[in-house]
Amino acid sequence: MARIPHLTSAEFEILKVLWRLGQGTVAEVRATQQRGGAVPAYTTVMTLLGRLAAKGAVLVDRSREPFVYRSAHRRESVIGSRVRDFLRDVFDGKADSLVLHLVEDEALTLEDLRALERVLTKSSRAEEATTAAAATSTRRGRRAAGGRAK
Amino acid sequence: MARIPHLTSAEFEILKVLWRLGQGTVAEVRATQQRGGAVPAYTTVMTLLGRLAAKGAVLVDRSREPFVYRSAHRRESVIGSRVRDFLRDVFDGKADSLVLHLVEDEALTLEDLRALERVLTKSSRAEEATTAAAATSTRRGRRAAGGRAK
DNA sequence: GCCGACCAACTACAGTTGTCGTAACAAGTG
DNA sequence: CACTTGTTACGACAACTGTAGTTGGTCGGC
Repeated sequence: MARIPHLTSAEFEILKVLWRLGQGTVAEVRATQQRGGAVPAYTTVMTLLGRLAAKGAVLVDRSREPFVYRSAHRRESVIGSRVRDFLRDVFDGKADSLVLHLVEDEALTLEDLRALERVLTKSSRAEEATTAAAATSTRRGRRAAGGRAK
Repeated sequence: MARIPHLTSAEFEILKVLWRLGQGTVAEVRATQQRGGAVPAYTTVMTLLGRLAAKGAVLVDRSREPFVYRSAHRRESVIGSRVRDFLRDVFDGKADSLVLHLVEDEALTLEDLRALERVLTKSSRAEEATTAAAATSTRRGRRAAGGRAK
Protein backbone atom coordinates (compact mmCIF):
# COMPACT_ATOMS: atom_id res chain seq x y z
CA MET A 1 0.00 0.00 0.00
CA ALA A 2 2.07 2.90 -1.31
CA ARG A 3 2.29 5.71 1.22
CA ILE A 4 0.70 8.86 -0.03
CA PRO A 5 2.92 11.91 0.44
CA HIS A 6 1.55 14.95 2.19
CA LEU A 7 -0.27 17.18 -0.27
CA THR A 8 -0.97 20.86 0.12
CA SER A 9 -4.34 22.11 -0.82
CA ALA A 10 -3.20 23.67 -4.11
CA GLU A 11 -1.52 20.41 -5.02
CA PHE A 12 -4.60 18.43 -4.21
CA GLU A 13 -6.64 20.63 -6.54
CA ILE A 14 -4.23 19.80 -9.32
CA LEU A 15 -4.59 16.12 -8.62
CA LYS A 16 -8.35 16.39 -8.77
CA VAL A 17 -8.06 17.83 -12.26
CA LEU A 18 -5.71 15.05 -13.29
CA TRP A 19 -8.16 12.41 -12.12
CA ARG A 20 -10.90 14.11 -14.04
CA LEU A 21 -8.82 14.20 -17.21
CA GLY A 22 -7.09 10.90 -16.72
CA GLN A 23 -3.90 12.67 -17.73
CA GLY A 24 -2.94 16.02 -19.16
CA THR A 25 -0.37 18.63 -20.08
CA VAL A 26 0.25 21.77 -18.09
CA ALA A 27 -1.95 23.74 -20.46
CA GLU A 28 -4.78 21.22 -20.21
CA VAL A 29 -4.67 21.10 -16.45
CA ARG A 30 -4.62 24.86 -16.33
CA ALA A 31 -7.61 25.16 -18.63
CA THR A 32 -9.59 22.58 -16.69
CA GLN A 33 -8.92 24.12 -13.29
CA GLN A 34 -12.39 25.59 -12.75
CA ARG A 35 -12.10 27.52 -9.53
CA GLY A 36 -14.22 30.64 -9.49
CA GLY A 37 -12.78 33.23 -11.81
CA ALA A 38 -9.02 33.68 -11.95
CA VAL A 39 -7.02 31.05 -13.78
CA PRO A 40 -3.61 30.54 -12.25
CA ALA A 41 -0.57 31.49 -14.32
CA TYR A 42 0.85 28.79 -16.55
CA THR A 43 4.02 28.72 -14.49
CA THR A 44 2.07 28.33 -11.30
CA VAL A 45 0.56 25.11 -12.56
CA MET A 46 3.94 24.00 -13.73
CA THR A 47 5.49 24.65 -10.36
CA LEU A 48 2.78 22.65 -8.66
CA LEU A 49 3.07 19.76 -11.08
CA GLY A 50 6.82 19.87 -10.60
CA ARG A 51 6.46 19.68 -6.83
CA LEU A 52 3.99 16.86 -7.13
CA ALA A 53 6.34 14.97 -9.42
CA ALA A 54 9.19 15.59 -6.99
CA LYS A 55 7.28 13.95 -4.17
CA GLY A 56 6.14 11.12 -6.35
CA ALA A 57 2.48 12.04 -6.44
CA VAL A 58 2.34 12.40 -10.22
CA LEU A 59 4.14 10.64 -13.03
CA VAL A 60 5.56 12.53 -15.96
CA ASP A 61 5.82 11.20 -19.47
CA ARG A 62 8.76 13.17 -20.88
CA SER A 63 8.88 11.21 -24.06
CA ARG A 64 6.25 13.46 -25.48
CA GLU A 65 6.38 17.23 -25.56
CA PRO A 66 4.59 18.95 -24.03
CA PHE A 67 5.07 16.55 -21.12
CA VAL A 68 2.06 14.59 -20.07
CA TYR A 69 1.26 14.25 -16.39
CA ARG A 70 -0.94 11.81 -14.52
CA SER A 71 -1.58 10.96 -10.92
CA ALA A 72 0.66 8.30 -9.47
CA HIS A 73 -2.11 7.07 -7.18
CA ARG A 74 -5.73 6.20 -7.56
CA ARG A 75 -8.20 8.76 -6.41
CA GLU A 76 -9.60 6.44 -3.75
CA SER A 77 -6.18 5.89 -2.23
CA VAL A 78 -5.35 9.55 -1.92
CA ILE A 79 -8.75 10.44 -0.59
CA GLY A 80 -8.56 7.53 1.78
CA SER A 81 -5.31 8.90 3.10
CA ARG A 82 -6.82 12.32 3.58
CA VAL A 83 -9.80 10.91 5.39
CA ARG A 84 -7.63 8.89 7.71
CA ASP A 85 -5.50 11.91 8.56
CA PHE A 86 -8.55 14.01 9.18
CA LEU A 87 -10.13 11.32 11.30
CA ARG A 88 -6.99 10.97 13.37
CA ASP A 89 -6.59 14.71 13.90
CA VAL A 90 -10.17 15.61 14.60
CA PHE A 91 -12.05 12.54 15.76
CA ASP A 92 -9.33 10.59 17.43
CA GLY A 93 -9.53 8.13 14.56
CA LYS A 94 -13.10 7.12 15.30
CA ALA A 95 -15.18 7.07 12.15
CA ASP A 96 -18.43 6.60 13.98
CA SER A 97 -17.82 9.80 15.94
CA LEU A 98 -17.55 11.61 12.65
CA VAL A 99 -20.79 10.22 11.31
CA LEU A 100 -22.48 11.01 14.57
CA HIS A 101 -21.26 14.57 14.29
CA LEU A 102 -22.48 14.76 10.72
CA VAL A 103 -26.00 13.84 11.74
CA GLU A 104 -26.06 16.06 14.79
CA ASP A 105 -24.78 18.91 12.69
CA GLU A 106 -27.51 18.20 10.18
CA ALA A 107 -25.12 17.65 7.32
CA LEU A 108 -26.76 14.27 7.05
CA THR A 109 -30.28 13.21 7.97
CA LEU A 110 -31.36 9.96 9.47
CA GLU A 111 -33.07 9.28 6.19
CA ASP A 112 -29.81 9.79 4.27
CA LEU A 113 -28.27 7.27 6.58
CA ARG A 114 -30.99 4.74 5.95
CA ALA A 115 -30.75 5.24 2.20
CA LEU A 116 -27.01 4.74 2.37
CA GLU A 117 -27.50 1.63 4.37
CA ARG A 118 -29.89 0.22 1.80
CA VAL A 119 -27.44 0.87 -1.02
CA LEU A 120 -24.61 -0.68 0.92
CA THR A 121 -26.58 -3.69 2.02
CA LYS A 122 -27.42 -4.42 -1.57
CA SER A 123 -23.87 -3.92 -2.86
CA SER A 124 -22.37 -5.96 -0.09
CA ARG A 125 -24.70 -8.79 -0.95
CA ALA A 126 -23.68 -8.46 -4.59
CA GLU A 127 -20.05 -8.56 -3.63
CA GLU A 128 -20.51 -11.66 -1.56
CA ALA A 129 -22.10 -13.31 -4.56
CA THR A 130 -19.31 -12.41 -6.97
CA THR A 131 -16.68 -13.35 -4.42
CA ALA A 132 -18.26 -16.70 -3.97
CA ALA A 133 -18.47 -17.16 -7.71
CA ALA A 134 -14.85 -16.19 -8.18
CA ALA A 135 -13.80 -18.48 -5.39
CA THR A 136 -15.46 -21.51 -6.89
CA SER A 137 -14.28 -20.77 -10.41
CA THR A 138 -10.89 -19.09 -10.60
CA ARG A 139 -9.79 -19.49 -7.01
CA ARG A 140 -8.54 -15.89 -7.22
CA GLY A 141 -10.45 -14.54 -4.26
CA ARG A 142 -9.85 -11.01 -2.99
CA ARG A 143 -8.09 -9.56 0.00
CA ALA A 144 -10.29 -10.24 2.98
CA ALA A 145 -11.38 -7.43 5.26
CA GLY A 146 -8.18 -6.30 6.97
CA GLY A 147 -8.07 -5.71 10.69
CA ARG A 148 -9.44 -2.29 11.54
CA ALA A 149 -8.06 -0.48 14.53
CA LYS A 150 -10.11 -0.68 17.68
CA MET B 1 -23.08 31.96 14.23
CA ALA B 2 -19.57 33.31 14.84
CA ARG B 3 -17.22 32.51 12.01
CA ILE B 4 -14.39 30.28 13.08
CA PRO B 5 -11.00 31.56 11.97
CA HIS B 6 -8.67 29.28 10.09
CA LEU B 7 -6.62 27.19 12.49
CA THR B 8 -3.33 25.54 11.77
CA SER B 9 -2.78 22.06 13.01
CA ALA B 10 -0.53 23.12 15.92
CA GLU B 11 -3.09 25.69 16.95
CA PHE B 12 -5.87 23.15 16.82
CA GLU B 13 -3.91 20.87 19.13
CA ILE B 14 -3.69 23.68 21.64
CA LEU B 15 -7.41 24.22 21.44
CA LYS B 16 -8.04 20.55 22.07
CA VAL B 17 -6.05 20.82 25.28
CA LEU B 18 -7.98 23.90 26.31
CA TRP B 19 -11.29 22.10 25.80
CA ARG B 20 -10.02 19.24 27.86
CA LEU B 21 -8.96 21.53 30.68
CA GLY B 22 -11.76 24.00 30.38
CA GLN B 23 -9.14 26.70 30.70
CA GLY B 24 -5.48 26.90 31.55
CA THR B 25 -2.21 28.79 31.80
CA VAL B 26 0.66 28.36 29.38
CA ALA B 27 2.35 25.99 31.78
CA GLU B 28 -0.78 23.89 32.22
CA VAL B 29 -1.43 23.66 28.53
CA ARG B 30 2.15 22.72 27.93
CA ALA B 31 2.08 20.01 30.56
CA THR B 32 -1.17 18.56 29.25
CA GLN B 33 -0.05 18.46 25.65
CA GLN B 34 0.47 14.72 25.40
CA ARG B 35 1.91 14.12 21.97
CA GLY B 36 4.40 11.30 21.82
CA GLY B 37 7.54 12.26 23.62
CA ALA B 38 8.90 15.77 23.13
CA VAL B 39 7.13 18.55 24.98
CA PRO B 40 7.23 21.80 23.07
CA ALA B 41 9.21 24.70 24.57
CA TYR B 42 7.32 26.98 26.90
CA THR B 43 7.65 29.85 24.45
CA THR B 44 6.31 27.72 21.63
CA VAL B 45 3.07 27.21 23.48
CA MET B 46 2.99 30.89 24.30
CA THR B 47 3.45 31.86 20.68
CA LEU B 48 0.64 29.58 19.65
CA LEU B 49 -1.68 30.86 22.35
CA GLY B 50 -0.78 34.39 21.32
CA ARG B 51 -1.61 33.71 17.70
CA LEU B 52 -4.87 32.10 18.69
CA ALA B 53 -5.75 35.08 20.83
CA ALA B 54 -4.83 37.41 17.96
CA LYS B 55 -7.29 35.70 15.66
CA GLY B 56 -9.95 35.57 18.31
CA ALA B 57 -9.93 31.84 18.80
CA VAL B 58 -9.05 32.00 22.48
CA LEU B 59 -9.86 34.47 25.21
CA VAL B 60 -7.26 35.66 27.67
CA ASP B 61 -7.91 36.61 31.24
CA ARG B 62 -5.10 39.04 32.00
CA SER B 63 -6.47 40.01 35.36
CA ARG B 64 -4.73 37.03 36.85
CA GLU B 65 -1.08 36.23 36.45
CA PRO B 66 -0.13 33.88 34.96
CA PHE B 67 -2.74 34.63 32.33
CA VAL B 68 -5.51 32.16 31.96
CA TYR B 69 -6.59 31.11 28.48
CA ARG B 70 -9.74 29.44 27.25
CA SER B 71 -11.26 28.68 23.87
CA ALA B 72 -13.51 31.37 22.47
CA HIS B 73 -15.71 28.80 20.74
CA ARG B 74 -17.36 25.58 21.70
CA ARG B 75 -15.68 22.43 20.62
CA GLU B 76 -18.62 21.40 18.45
CA SER B 77 -18.55 24.66 16.54
CA VAL B 78 -14.90 24.49 15.71
CA ILE B 79 -15.06 20.85 14.76
CA GLY B 80 -18.14 21.54 12.71
CA SER B 81 -16.23 24.17 10.80
CA ARG B 82 -13.38 21.79 10.18
CA VAL B 83 -15.72 19.10 8.97
CA ARG B 84 -17.46 21.45 6.58
CA ASP B 85 -14.17 22.62 5.11
CA PHE B 86 -12.98 19.08 4.71
CA LEU B 87 -16.24 18.02 3.15
CA ARG B 88 -16.09 20.90 0.68
CA ASP B 89 -12.48 20.26 -0.29
CA VAL B 90 -12.56 16.52 -0.56
CA PHE B 91 -16.13 15.39 -1.11
CA ASP B 92 -17.58 18.31 -2.95
CA GLY B 93 -19.60 19.08 0.17
CA LYS B 94 -21.52 15.83 0.05
CA ALA B 95 -21.66 14.21 3.46
CA ASP B 96 -23.15 11.01 2.13
CA SER B 97 -20.19 10.55 -0.21
CA LEU B 98 -17.95 10.71 2.79
CA VAL B 99 -19.90 8.08 4.71
CA LEU B 100 -19.99 5.91 1.63
CA HIS B 101 -16.24 6.20 1.38
CA LEU B 102 -15.87 5.35 5.04
CA VAL B 103 -17.75 2.12 4.63
CA GLU B 104 -16.05 1.16 1.39
CA ASP B 105 -12.72 1.86 3.00
CA GLU B 106 -13.73 -0.31 5.94
CA ALA B 107 -13.30 2.46 8.48
CA LEU B 108 -16.89 1.77 9.32
CA THR B 109 -18.93 -1.42 9.00
CA LEU B 110 -22.52 -1.74 7.99
CA GLU B 111 -23.11 -2.86 11.53
CA ASP B 112 -21.58 0.35 12.92
CA LEU B 113 -23.94 2.25 10.70
CA ARG B 114 -26.96 0.36 11.96
CA ALA B 115 -25.91 0.85 15.56
CA LEU B 116 -25.49 4.55 14.96
CA GLU B 117 -28.89 4.68 13.37
CA ARG B 118 -30.46 3.02 16.37
CA VAL B 119 -28.88 5.51 18.74
CA LEU B 120 -29.91 8.43 16.62
CA THR B 121 -33.44 7.22 16.10
CA LYS B 122 -33.87 6.97 19.81
CA SER B 123 -32.38 10.40 20.57
CA SER B 124 -34.31 12.10 17.79
CA ARG B 125 -37.52 10.70 19.21
CA ALA B 126 -36.51 11.99 22.61
CA GLU B 127 -35.79 15.41 21.15
CA GLU B 128 -39.16 15.51 19.44
CA ALA B 129 -40.81 14.77 22.73
CA THR B 130 -38.98 17.50 24.61
CA THR B 131 -39.52 19.94 21.78
CA ALA B 132 -43.21 19.26 21.81
CA ALA B 133 -43.30 19.59 25.57
CA ALA B 134 -41.39 22.84 25.48
CA ALA B 135 -43.63 24.17 22.73
CA THR B 136 -46.80 23.50 24.66
CA SER B 137 -45.42 24.71 27.95
CA THR B 138 -42.92 27.56 27.74
CA ARG B 139 -43.28 28.40 24.08
CA ARG B 140 -39.48 28.58 24.00
CA GLY B 141 -38.94 26.09 21.23
CA ARG B 142 -35.51 25.57 19.68
CA ARG B 143 -34.02 26.46 16.36
CA ALA B 144 -35.74 24.25 13.84
CA ALA B 145 -33.67 22.21 11.40
CA GLY B 146 -32.00 24.85 9.26
CA GLY B 147 -31.90 24.49 5.49
CA ARG B 148 -29.09 22.25 4.44
CA ALA B 149 -27.40 22.79 1.10
CA LYS B 150 -28.67 20.64 -1.77
C1' DG C 1 16.06 33.01 -42.07
C1' DC C 2 13.28 35.98 -38.55
C1' DC C 3 8.91 35.87 -35.73
C1' DG C 4 5.61 34.68 -32.60
C1' DA C 5 3.61 30.84 -29.96
C1' DC C 6 4.82 27.20 -26.86
C1' DC C 7 7.19 25.15 -23.30
C1' DA C 8 10.49 23.65 -19.63
C1' DA C 9 13.90 25.27 -16.10
C1' DC C 10 15.00 28.49 -12.90
C1' DT C 11 14.59 32.15 -9.81
C1' DA C 12 11.89 35.03 -6.79
C1' DC C 13 9.26 36.38 -3.05
C1' DA C 14 5.98 37.52 0.33
C1' DG C 15 3.13 34.99 3.77
C1' DT C 16 2.45 31.24 6.85
C1' DT C 17 3.87 27.76 10.20
C1' DG C 18 6.28 25.46 13.78
C1' DT C 19 9.87 26.19 17.04
C1' DC C 20 12.73 28.73 19.83
C1' DG C 21 16.08 32.17 22.09
C1' DT C 22 16.61 36.52 24.78
C1' DA C 23 15.45 40.34 27.49
C1' DA C 24 13.21 42.08 31.28
C1' DC C 25 10.64 41.80 35.41
C1' DA C 26 8.26 40.17 39.88
C1' DA C 27 8.34 37.22 43.76
C1' DG C 28 10.31 33.97 46.80
C1' DT C 29 14.63 32.17 49.35
C1' DG C 30 18.99 31.66 51.68
C1' DC D 1 20.79 41.55 48.78
C1' DA D 2 22.26 38.20 45.02
C1' DC D 3 20.01 34.22 42.96
C1' DT D 4 16.72 31.26 41.12
C1' DT D 5 12.21 30.59 39.17
C1' DG D 6 8.16 31.59 36.57
C1' DT D 7 6.28 34.80 33.22
C1' DT D 8 5.38 37.88 29.42
C1' DA D 9 6.96 40.43 25.33
C1' DC D 10 9.63 40.27 21.24
C1' DG D 11 12.49 38.88 17.72
C1' DA D 12 14.21 35.23 14.84
C1' DC D 13 14.32 31.68 11.44
C1' DA D 14 14.22 27.90 8.42
C1' DA D 15 10.80 25.24 5.86
C1' DC D 16 6.84 25.29 3.42
C1' DT D 17 3.15 27.49 0.31
C1' DG D 18 0.99 29.89 -3.34
C1' DT D 19 1.94 32.56 -7.21
C1' DA D 20 4.42 34.20 -10.82
C1' DG D 21 8.34 36.54 -13.64
C1' DT D 22 12.51 35.55 -16.68
C1' DT D 23 15.47 33.00 -19.74
C1' DG D 24 16.32 30.34 -23.38
C1' DG D 25 15.20 26.65 -26.53
C1' DT D 26 11.85 24.62 -30.52
C1' DC D 27 8.94 24.63 -34.28
C1' DG D 28 5.68 25.95 -37.80
C1' DG D 29 5.04 29.65 -40.93
C1' DC D 30 5.61 33.60 -43.97
